[in-house]
Amino acid sequence: MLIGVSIKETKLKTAEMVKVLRKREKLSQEQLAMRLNLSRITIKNLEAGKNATLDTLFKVLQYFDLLQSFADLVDRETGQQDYDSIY
Amino acid sequence: MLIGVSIKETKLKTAEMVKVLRKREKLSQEQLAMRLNLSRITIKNLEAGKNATLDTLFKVLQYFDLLQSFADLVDRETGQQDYDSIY
DNA sequence: CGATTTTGAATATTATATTATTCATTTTTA
DNA sequence: TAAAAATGAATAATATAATATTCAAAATCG
Repeated sequence: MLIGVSIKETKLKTAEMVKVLRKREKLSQEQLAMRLNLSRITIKNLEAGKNATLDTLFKVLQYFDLLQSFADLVDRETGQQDYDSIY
Repeated sequence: MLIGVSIKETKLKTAEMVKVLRKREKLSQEQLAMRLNLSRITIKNLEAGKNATLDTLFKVLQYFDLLQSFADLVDRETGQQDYDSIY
């Protein structure tokens, strides 16, 4: 028997990912926020695992080249799969 | 040269996916909303490509057994990869 | 076809995500 | 180690996501 990840866990994982990817590119919360037209507080809350909007999540995914991966995951379910995506 | 998907496109893809998966299980918007402790309006807006919250998205992903896939995508970036996930 | 169910849409209200500002603490770096 | 930069956290204000209600149109079904 295998239990999947919870919503809270997923938010914390997402939070950790943002922090890791941001530090990997040596950006401060302020710098990342500016590039995404968000406030530093929004980035800080996202990295703290707080709830957020799809716009905020997708801006981050797009910046770190993960938006296409998410879109692929979505497409796989609807039968769109155009497969040859590089991202 | 390859341009990735846009944020608006991703929201529309997500919207379409929710509608497809919901109909696949022969659920009305109302029934799905009740199972996720959301209002029908929230489901309707999500299926219309409107902005939403992570909680709403994750509830839907969890219901359709896609939350673990998203978590895996996230883990891959942070170096957590415990790989053997079934979902 | 007629009846029922489902869906889209509008309004108004509530809950909360986003923001600006400020300050204390921590981390970085010179 | 001292100075500077970055972060966490609190408050208050604004924007907007979520909700309840209602109604018309569309889809589904007997």
